[in-house]
Amino acid sequence: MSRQDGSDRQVSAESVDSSTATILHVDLDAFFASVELLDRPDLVDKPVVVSGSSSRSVVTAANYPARKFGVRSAIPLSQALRLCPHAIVLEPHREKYAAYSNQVMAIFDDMTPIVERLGIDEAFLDVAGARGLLGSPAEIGRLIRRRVQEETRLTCSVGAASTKFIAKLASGRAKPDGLLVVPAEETLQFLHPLPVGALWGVGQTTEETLIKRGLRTIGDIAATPLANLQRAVGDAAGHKLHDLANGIDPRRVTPDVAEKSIGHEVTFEVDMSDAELLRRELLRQADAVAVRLRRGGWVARTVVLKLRYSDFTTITRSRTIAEPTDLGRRIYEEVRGIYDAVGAHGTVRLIGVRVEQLTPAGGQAASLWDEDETWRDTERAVDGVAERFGRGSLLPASLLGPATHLLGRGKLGDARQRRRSDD
DNA sequence: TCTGGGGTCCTAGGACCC
DNA sequence: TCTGGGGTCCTAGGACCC
Repeated sequence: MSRQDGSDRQVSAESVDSSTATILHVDLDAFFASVELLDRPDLVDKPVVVSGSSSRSVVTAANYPARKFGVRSAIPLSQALRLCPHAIVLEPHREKYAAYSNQVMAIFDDMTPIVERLGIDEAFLDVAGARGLLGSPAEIGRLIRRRVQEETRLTCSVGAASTKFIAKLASGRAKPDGLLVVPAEETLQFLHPLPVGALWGVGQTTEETLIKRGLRTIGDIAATPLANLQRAVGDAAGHKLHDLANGIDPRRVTPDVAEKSIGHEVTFEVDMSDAELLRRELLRQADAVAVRLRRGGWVARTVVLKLRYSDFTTITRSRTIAEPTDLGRRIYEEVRGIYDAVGAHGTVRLIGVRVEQLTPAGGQAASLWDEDETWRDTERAVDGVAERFGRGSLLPASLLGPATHLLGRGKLGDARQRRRSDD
């Protein structure tokens, strides 16, 4: 295996045969922080943290100078500032990240049609079929790194291997701003010395369970009989860990994986006990969820309420409804019913709404004059106008077609107000 | 230390059906 | 009367990932 980084001071990957390493994992370096620093070049050598400003915020991203102080993603901002008191805290700008993300993903799409996005700043690419046109996986990796740098001024790291898991480990090893190729025949010697925590699916809890049994390295896991592993961590997890530790990872790179659930949640700066305000928040979230359902062309059958109390105990309560919906008022009606049934005990730290069991909308063509369907048409029309003319724009009645009749009944006004509150 | 917000997958028990 | 087995759906919680 061979590593190459931005300054080319490491061994060149030139000599390594990467022909078997046809899966690439590409990961943008300290993505949110790097995007913010494009506008603040004066701060590049200073420790910078991207985070909300609430006392309960956690670190969303930290640049490398900040990481030297032990600052990591997901630690509380208060802790980060204790570790690194002179860190500079910047507010996140998610629309900007989405735009850069799209730009980078478009570069990936130029390499191969088989691109699987993983969140906003990572992707797997299957480049087996691109070798004829673009060269070896290592060459494609270098091409990607060059184009990302030239077109966005961001740096990324690339891992190339014969499976997803090894490719992902390799990009992590290459960071920041590097490329690492792990040929198929070197997989096990790369893998086995690593700690068990490096396995995909092993977090803090599982790591402790494994270490308690004397399993410290991935090599130890590979040498443990499957049945023992399954007794320790469960059937599915045991099987997966055993395979991964032996270099077996049959998952293909799959573009366009359909979403399975959509949700919103919020943690209050100060715990909340006012039931009326909590219901209002549920209404806001139900509407936001419904807008995303309609945009995606989905209807949902299961509605989930999530509550986290002051002592951090968290409960979820769900209901499955007979008629799938994409309407905010229907989702709210259900989640409010659940909330009222739970009986608000104690003060609430977090509240959230999620919908599951998504199916494509539009299967059932109900009568236009059916009350619910009319609502749906109205909301669709409002969404459509908002899409074309921007949020909060006035709605020309002529654009609404069959829904216009509602004007006289005041419903359109309601819908428009609800749209505004979405933002 | 005092814990975000977006998700996925797995487990386990009970209901229900054949 | 003391007791099957499998499949599927629903619900709740938890681990994990980015």
